[in-house]
Amino acid sequence: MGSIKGDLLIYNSLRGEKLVFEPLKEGFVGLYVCGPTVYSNVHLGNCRTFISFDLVYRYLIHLGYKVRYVRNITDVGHLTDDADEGEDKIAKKARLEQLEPMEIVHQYTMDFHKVMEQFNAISPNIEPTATGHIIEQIEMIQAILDNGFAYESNGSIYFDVEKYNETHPYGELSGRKIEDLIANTRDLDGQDEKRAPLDFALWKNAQPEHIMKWPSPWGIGFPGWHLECSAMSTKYLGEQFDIHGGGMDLKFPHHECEIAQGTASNGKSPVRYWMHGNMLTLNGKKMSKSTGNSLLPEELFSGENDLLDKSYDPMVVRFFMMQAHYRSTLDFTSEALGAAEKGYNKLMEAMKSLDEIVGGKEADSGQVKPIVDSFYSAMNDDFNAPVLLANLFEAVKLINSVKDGKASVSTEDLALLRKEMQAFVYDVLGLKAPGSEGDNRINPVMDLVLELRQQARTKKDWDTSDKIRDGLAAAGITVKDSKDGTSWN
RNA sequence: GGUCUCGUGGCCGAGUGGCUUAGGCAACGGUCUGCAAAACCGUGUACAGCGGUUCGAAUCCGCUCGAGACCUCCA
Repeated sequence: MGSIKGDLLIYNSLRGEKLVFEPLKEGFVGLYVCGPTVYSNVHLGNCRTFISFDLVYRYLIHLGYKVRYVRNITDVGHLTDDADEGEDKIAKKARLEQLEPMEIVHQYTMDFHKVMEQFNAISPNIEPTATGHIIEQIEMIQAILDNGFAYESNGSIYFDVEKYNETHPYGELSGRKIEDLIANTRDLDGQDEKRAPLDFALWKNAQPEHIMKWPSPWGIGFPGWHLECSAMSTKYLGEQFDIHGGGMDLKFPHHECEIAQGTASNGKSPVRYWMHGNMLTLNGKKMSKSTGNSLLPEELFSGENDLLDKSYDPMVVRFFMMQAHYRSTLDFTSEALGAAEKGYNKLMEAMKSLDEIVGGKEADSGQVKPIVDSFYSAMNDDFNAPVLLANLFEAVKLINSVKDGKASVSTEDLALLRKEMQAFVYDVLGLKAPGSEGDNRINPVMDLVLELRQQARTKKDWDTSDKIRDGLAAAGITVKDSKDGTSWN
């Protein structure tokens, strides 16, 4: 893109280093992110990854790229565990609740969309489902079979990892050696169909009682765990595309298998830049549905969880996440979230002030340009949102000084600052003012209340004015007096 | 057990060879205010431990301790 803003560096997990981002096609980016398995409500840890890649998506757009962002919905597959060989999470859940599998899928997909909207995450351009792409998956399996990298066994198809490894390095993404993998593979039940323990299923033969199943050249069955992402990314982004994102925990085996499947089916390594978001931890451990160590977004927004002392706006949670780099683990505590809330409020107050302050007539003082440049250098360094925020707070300091009449900026500088700050705070970080809806009726009421308080203050009737202030504070409304009048939020 | 990552001041969290004492929150002093709040100015506290490389290391190497991730569904 030859950007005047400098090169964008992306940490490529495949290479283990930051590299200058060069898209396959000038000006265009293909972005694929592994989406959720919709068998339960997404928890906050899931959300972090999607919010991280929402940031990536937003910044690429800001740089002027035309991005096709694909994020799948996994609505079939993913065996629960080895004891339940042959049963997938969605089918199991359906049986438990006496629901149709698609009913489960729909319910939790709706929940996922709602949560993403609350977090102000932009919807992907395409959100394909695994069940909607059975044909593509069957075609891909056939191609892998034709190329000799898979074999049939009892109506199931397995990927032949050792055969693949003869010509391509299996384990290059996760930094594993196949000998180590073989040495460390556990003895699991129901492995007799496989030639080798490392082999993974591309297609599984379905037992009669299995709920979700489809016809295939190899009999009735269902697609394997890792295949859907390969089939859908290939369909919508091509055999090779720019960026593939996902959580760190998917690196092995899921993404390793994707590389193998893509390469085995069409001879090309499917992804140019692999990006992995790190985990959100709770009590120092990875948030996880299965261990119960997780928080639901809804619990945060309502405050209904023993770990929380109050409720938090989704934007505060988003800000909290933006304060950490996407490749670092982030530990969730109520205390840290409370601190984030204050920082977020400070930033949003400054954004309001930015609209109100006026520039002076003096010449360009040169103080704004370096700040704006620092926004770009932060984000160009592998989407370093925490540094961006630090730089934004430099701008906040300047804005507040101007507001207090202790500094001044030229009209031109102010216009530049407005444009770039709004772009980075709203468009790139995806933040917005909290609770901006539903104020239509309270505004006139507040105007009246504050007018009465002002009258009391004029008469030096502090008892009355403080009673109003304390009463409003109890209702969660903070009153702020300044030379220009009284404001509230 | 194997592979890998991390350990930064009261808290969260950037930085990766020599002034960034990043930033946010909290704390302290001051300005402003009827008093607050907000804002502004100023201040302090740090790189797990030990050893090594180097003119110089939080940053590189080794060891110790601690935490975590993956190896099995997972964002």
